[in-house]
Amino acid sequence: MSNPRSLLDVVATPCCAPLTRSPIGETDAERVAAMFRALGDPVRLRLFSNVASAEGGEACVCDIQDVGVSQPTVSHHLRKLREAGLLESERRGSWVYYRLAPSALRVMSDLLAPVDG
Amino acid sequence: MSNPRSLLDVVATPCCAPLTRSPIGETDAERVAAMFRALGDPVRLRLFSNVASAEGGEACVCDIQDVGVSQPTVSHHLRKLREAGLLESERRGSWVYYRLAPSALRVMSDLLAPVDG
DNA sequence: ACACCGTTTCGATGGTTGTCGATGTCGACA
DNA sequence: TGTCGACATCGACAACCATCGAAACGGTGT
Repeated sequence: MSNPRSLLDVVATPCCAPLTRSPIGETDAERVAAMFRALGDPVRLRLFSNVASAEGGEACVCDIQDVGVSQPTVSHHLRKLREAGLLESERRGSWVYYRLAPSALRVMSDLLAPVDG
Repeated sequence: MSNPRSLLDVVATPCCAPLTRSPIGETDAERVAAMFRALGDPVRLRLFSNVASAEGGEACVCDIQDVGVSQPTVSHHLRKLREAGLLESERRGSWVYYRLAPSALRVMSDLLAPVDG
């Protein structure tokens, strides 16, 4: 625990009260929308879920790229997920491993928290 | 009140295990991605938040349409949010009132539930 | 019936995005 | 050093989408 606050964390933690609490501001909306938009494509959603459900919390591209599109397209989508702050990647040897950005899930889940709790 | 399980509810409730649990299937991914995509536009996100945070759980279009785009565009985005199963609308007198679809928030929040709980 | 107010639909347009094949980069291994 | 395999980037194309103005629609009140 307590990695000293990575860049990805900063990117993924921008926000704000739950959407149900108070109207989201114009600038926050831009940033949060980008995160949701990243999950708004079926291929990206499957890639994200493949990584999120992988044993050990990470997977190399070769293990998750079987989603019905070409290899460059997979790479393109993984980049989008990285840029949205949802995934991190690291090269080890010949392979590139992807894992969830630490706070990504919590941030989005909190934004969508139902009204009462 | 208490509409007896609307079509919107059916659309919004289908799914599936958290994304972190097991890889989401191809058809589920299509449907879930559509929900996230609906929130993936800044204007829509603000409209959604405006409705979600409104007192009494609902608001008429005239109360939430101040998001910097023309009125037909507002209507266009509200339709997208309706079609995604996130909002419901009802006409009363001259005005149309929007409110959250009952299970929309819980469904999405559950999908994004962090790994341990 | 009529005029008014607010919502929805329509058609056009410019920008964004998903997809691919070809090519480039980086590490491993011989 | 040269080759191979794993990913990333590039350039191009087609499909999609947000946006607008204009026009049609649907209730309300006079």
